[in-house]
Amino acid sequence: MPELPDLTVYAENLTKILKGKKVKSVELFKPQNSDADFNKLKESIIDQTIQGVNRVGKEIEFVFSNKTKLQVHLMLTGKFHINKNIQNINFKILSLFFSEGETLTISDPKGFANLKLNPTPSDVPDALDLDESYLTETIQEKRRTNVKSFLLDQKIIRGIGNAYADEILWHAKISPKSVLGKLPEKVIIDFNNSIKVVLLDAIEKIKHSDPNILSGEIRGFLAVHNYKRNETPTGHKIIRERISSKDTFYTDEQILYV
Amino acid sequence: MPELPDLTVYAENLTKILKGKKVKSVELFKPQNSDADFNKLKESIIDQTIQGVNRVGKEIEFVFSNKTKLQVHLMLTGKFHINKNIQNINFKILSLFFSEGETLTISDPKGFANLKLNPTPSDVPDALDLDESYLTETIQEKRRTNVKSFLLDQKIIRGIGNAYADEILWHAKISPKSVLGKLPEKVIIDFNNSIKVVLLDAIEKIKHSDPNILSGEIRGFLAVHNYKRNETPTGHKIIRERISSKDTFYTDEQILYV
DNA sequence: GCCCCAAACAACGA
DNA sequence: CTCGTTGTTTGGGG
Repeated sequence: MPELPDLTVYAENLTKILKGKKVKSVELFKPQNSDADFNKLKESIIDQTIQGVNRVGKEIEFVFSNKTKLQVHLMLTGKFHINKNIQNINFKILSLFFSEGETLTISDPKGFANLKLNPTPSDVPDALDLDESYLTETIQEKRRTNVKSFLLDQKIIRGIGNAYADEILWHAKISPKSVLGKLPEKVIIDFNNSIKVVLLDAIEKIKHSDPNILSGEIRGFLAVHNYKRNETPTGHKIIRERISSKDTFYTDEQILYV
Repeated sequence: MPELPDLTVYAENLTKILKGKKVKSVELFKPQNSDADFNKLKESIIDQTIQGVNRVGKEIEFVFSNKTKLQVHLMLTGKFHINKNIQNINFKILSLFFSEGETLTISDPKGFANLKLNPTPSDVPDALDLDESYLTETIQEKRRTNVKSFLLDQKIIRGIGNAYADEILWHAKISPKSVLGKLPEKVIIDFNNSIKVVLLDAIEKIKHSDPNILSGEIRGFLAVHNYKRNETPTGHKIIRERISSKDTFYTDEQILYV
């Protein structure tokens, strides 16, 4: 499933396509997957124009001219479709039809993708807005936690999923089996840095590789969480193992702090 | 440590010794282990006579003529002493001195045994008062829970500890690794029956083996949770394993429902 | 592979 | 091997 870098590019591309477009009508195919009922949803967005589309954590947020926000979480298998005949889309969740002719549809074969209307803003920082003091503090609080679980915990940092957790840990040269409390201070500095470098770099690579991407993931460039590779770019054999209940890729370049 | 059957016999024996005796004075050696302070305690029981001594769950309850109830939980290593010179008792928690000459002392080398004065009555049924509908309902609610954890959960059933949990499961021919939700209805009937049969039978055996017991446990007759045995009375090899974080004894006679 | 929740598990103190 | 609390991990279900 898409993670933060893919989602960031989706949001930019959705903005390009939909900004300024006015919602003419709405179809909600799976009301159970929306926290607001159909009437409330229509009332909030019909005749409103899209001001922009953002990524927040792992969700895509549509902002309307009346400040309504609609957040979409694609979960494992959700997808956006633009200007596709909805007859040809299976497992539809929601469609928005715009006055200018565009159609946006969200679908999910597993049926878990969901919608939130005007959710209360989270106070958990996004992975791209972390500052080192927050990182140092929460590492101190969670000192007994496994470093990979920490990266994946959306209540601590929003946006990182399984693949990029591995990429970040590889970049920071920290073993995914490490325990937070044992990370030396200077390693935390690298760690903080790696989070940003890995994610921002991935965003650029995805844009370069597929400038108009709206669904699916680009993963070929990943250094370690990559089913196509046997070794990292630095020539170390990739080890694949279940760690913290997640399929994890790492190498012996990564130092184990326990 | 003593479990329900031992404690039941202790209570009977304490009743025999102390019923009708009047509290002349009190010494509270470890006030931290009492939820009521010394003055409150004295005020409640001095000059009162003991009406009876009961077992409730894993606690021994002294009932006084003014309806005051004093509950004692022996925890792992607590003990009752009757008419022993308190000079010779280490790790004392509480002593009651009776006008008729008797002395009751509670001690605990680990220091965890504790006293509750007039506790609010629990609405969790005692293991000896279970009815099948309660059992069926809670099994339904907890259908994903391990059967041994269930028996040991004092918030569900009061009084069963590690040893008798094994005995009950062996008697009911249920593997301790079973999951509640998978027990067939007729097995639940046996299960309910085994709880009573095993506990009541143990009470009789303990009385027979040591009619005046006031501390320590009689365990030699246990069929499966028994360090002295290699096989059960039915000739099946006893398997010893840690299950649900507890040292567990069972055999292949016991059916695994998962 | 997502998130949520319940249950299990570990560590600590009393 | 007691109980309670807290924090973390695991497994199932949506």
